[in-house]
Amino acid sequence: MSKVKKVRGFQDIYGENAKKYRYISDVARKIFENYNFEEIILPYVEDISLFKRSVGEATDIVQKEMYVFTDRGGREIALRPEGTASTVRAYIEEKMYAQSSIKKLFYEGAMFRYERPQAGRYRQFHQIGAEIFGIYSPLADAELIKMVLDILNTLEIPARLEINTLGDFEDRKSYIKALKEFLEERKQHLCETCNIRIETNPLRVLDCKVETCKDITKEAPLITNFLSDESLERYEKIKEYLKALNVEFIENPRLVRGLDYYTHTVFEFITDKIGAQGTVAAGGRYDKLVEQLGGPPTPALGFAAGIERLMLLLEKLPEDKPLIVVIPITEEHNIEGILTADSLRFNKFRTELIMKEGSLKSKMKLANKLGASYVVFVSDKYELKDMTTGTQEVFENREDLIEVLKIRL
RNA sequence: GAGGGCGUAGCUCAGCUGGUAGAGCACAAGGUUGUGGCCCUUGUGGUCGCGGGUUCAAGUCCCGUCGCCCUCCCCA
Repeated sequence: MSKVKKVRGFQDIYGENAKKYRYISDVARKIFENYNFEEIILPYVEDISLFKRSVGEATDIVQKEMYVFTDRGGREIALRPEGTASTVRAYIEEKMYAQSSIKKLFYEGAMFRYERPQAGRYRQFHQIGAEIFGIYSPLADAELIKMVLDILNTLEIPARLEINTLGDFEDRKSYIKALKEFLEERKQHLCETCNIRIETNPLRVLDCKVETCKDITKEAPLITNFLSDESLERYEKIKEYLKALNVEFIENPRLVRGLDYYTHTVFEFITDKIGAQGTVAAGGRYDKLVEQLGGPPTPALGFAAGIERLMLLLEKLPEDKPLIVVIPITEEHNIEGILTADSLRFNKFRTELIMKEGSLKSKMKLANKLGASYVVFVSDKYELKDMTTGTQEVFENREDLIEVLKIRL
């Protein structure tokens, strides 16, 4: 019988990796709470039209990366490829705009994209993300970016911040028009995909990695020249706030992001340490999306970070709580052993009771293997052995043993 | 969607020009009577990814197939 294996692009996260995952998640949560965000737990499936209307019909995500299926009721369902669309949908559907003028939400969980897996890329991957609804002020942009930076800093993961602005919808429209014209004229020198992009997603050409395309787009018109005074001012303010917060950033006028819904600010935190998948967290503003999906006009912005990519970069993990291993010397001391383990746990010590058969030596080997800080030998007395020094002390009753451990640990 | 690498013990791998498998680590037991980490001894463990072909004989050659990893595209 052949072994059952996990599906391509999916992974079991266990052991050290599970610790990293949990740690990243915990750090992010604490920081979200500091910034007064509330959690939203979203469904993993949505009506497929949600992503077509938000992420964009022409994007790679929608065109070739979505897990789509028809359920038994004949509905067209998609496993969510990202979190913003669902959050916006929930914001509208649950009428959160009626609760207060602003709403700050965070989420965590699996996303699904059908791509060729490689380092830092999986078909099921996990993101933490946050969205702010109802604030147009550039303060929100600066605060969101600072929040992401707080997370990265706490995790001690260095990444450079790149920012850009795409202007509002009008700015963007006229810029795209000019850009299209520029690209049309140089069509024959652009790569194949960029030729398609001219129609589907002209901004993306700016981000192309092909050398000849890069050379051409060096000359391309810049968004900056198409920004309204207001958009420009917004952008300047954000930079001012970031500077005040001591946040270092690089302006990258080519940074456009792949999703359709962005307006004004876009940003990415990038590292060079994990190859091509260097973007570790990214986000931006999407002031028209809520309206587009049927809600009231609501300015909004958000970001998402890839947990797996953060895991690749995470070097430090907080130390585990010290482990106490309880060894009943012989079978006659099993009851005393389990009671000892029980009261140690009651006192919040991380405790392992050795239950295997065999020589005391083999049990000690196991205790050592498990990483015991202390071993308690249970017989007609209690012997506490410090595993780093090898010293041992004797106690007549459990209470004394526990009192001493409370002081030590 | 395009390209490259790899599949031999639980893990990391060795196995030259074909002669039916090996190391290190890990695991188990032991090195005296109730005590780990180092060292020593012994032991468990392999359909050599799968299927077919060539051959007296294939882990080793040929074909196919599956799987994994990586790069590009794109994205977190």
